[in-house]
Amino acid sequence: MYTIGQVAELFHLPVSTLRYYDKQGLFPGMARTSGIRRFGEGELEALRVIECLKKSGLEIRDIRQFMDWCTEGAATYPQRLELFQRQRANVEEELVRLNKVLDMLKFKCWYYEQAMADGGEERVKSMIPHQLPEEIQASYQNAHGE
Amino acid sequence: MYTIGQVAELFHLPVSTLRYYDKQGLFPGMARTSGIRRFGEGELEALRVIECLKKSGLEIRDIRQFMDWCTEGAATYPQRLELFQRQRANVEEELVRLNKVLDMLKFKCWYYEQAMADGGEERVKSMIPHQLPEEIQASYQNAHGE
DNA sequence: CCTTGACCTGAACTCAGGTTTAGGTGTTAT
DNA sequence: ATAACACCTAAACCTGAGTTCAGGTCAAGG
Repeated sequence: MYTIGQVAELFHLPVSTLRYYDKQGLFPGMARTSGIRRFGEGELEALRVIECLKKSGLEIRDIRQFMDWCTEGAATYPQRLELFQRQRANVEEELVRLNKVLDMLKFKCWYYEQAMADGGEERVKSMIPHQLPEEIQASYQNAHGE
Repeated sequence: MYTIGQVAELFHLPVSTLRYYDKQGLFPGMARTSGIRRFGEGELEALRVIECLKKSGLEIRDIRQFMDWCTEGAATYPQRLELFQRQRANVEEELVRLNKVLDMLKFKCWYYEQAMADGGEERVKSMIPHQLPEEIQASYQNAHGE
C-alpha cells in the first residue's frame, strides 16, 4: 500500500492531480485509514488505465464512467470492451494523423536545411512539388495531398 | 483568393476559429479588401503549418513566433529549422508513447473478450503476466514495464 | 426599398483539466 | 513540547483555446 506522495513520485504526477482524480471519482472504493488515502495495486492499475484512456482522447467524466462499470461487475463487460475498441480505433487514426504531421515536419526540416545552405528559399521553393528528392517527396505528399 | 467562409469549408474549421487565429497574429500581413479578409496561397500553407505545429504540441503563441520569423526573412532560418527539429523529436516521442497506449488498449480488448467468453475475469487475470498468448504478452509488456 | 446573407469588431463567456490557497489534523525527529 | 512534514478539505483561481454575443457594414436579389 502506498501514500499519495509515494504514488505521486512513482507516476511523476503532482499530489494535487491525484486528489483531483479521486474527487472526480476515478478511484471508486479506495481505502483510507483515518482520512488518509491508501493506494493499493488496484489503484495503481487504475492509474495506468487512466493515463492510457486520457492519451487515447477520453475525458475525465468518461473515465469515471468506466471505473463505475468496473465496480458494477461482469454485467458491464460489453460496455467496457466496446469502450476499449472505440479508443483503440481512435488511437489508430491518431497515429495515422501524427505520421502525417511527422512527414510535414521532416519536409520542413529538409526545406530549411536547404534554405540555409543556399542562403535563400528560391531554389528549394522551385522544386515543390515535383522536383523534390524521392524521400522528401514522399513526406511532402503524405503531409499535403489526401 | 478565398473568403473566410470558403477557407472554413476547405479546412473544416469554424469561421470563428479562423478569426481567432488571425487575431492571435497567425496570418501576418494577410490581405484585406475594405475590411474583408482575403486568404491567398500563403495563408492556406500557413494554415497547414498551423495545424501541423498544433498537433506537434506547440501553443498558439509559439506558432505566432514562427509566423513572425517567417516575415523577418532569411536571418531567422536557424530558429525556424531548430523549431521544426524540436517538434519533430517531440512527435517521434509522442508516437512511441501512443504506441504504448495502443498496446494497452489491445491488451484490454483481448482481456474483456476473454472475460466475456468465460463469464468472469478469474481465468484471464490468472494468466497475467506470464501465461499470456505471445502477441498479447508483447502488448502487455510494452504497455506496462519500461 | 428592404431583407437576406456573409462579412466585420470587441468583449464576455465557456470548458476541461488542473493548481493554489487557507485553514486544519496527526505523527515523528530535536 | 514544539517544529517540521505529509496528509486532509473546500473553494477559489488559472490557462489555453476557442465560442458566443451584441451591434454594425455592405452587396445582391425580389
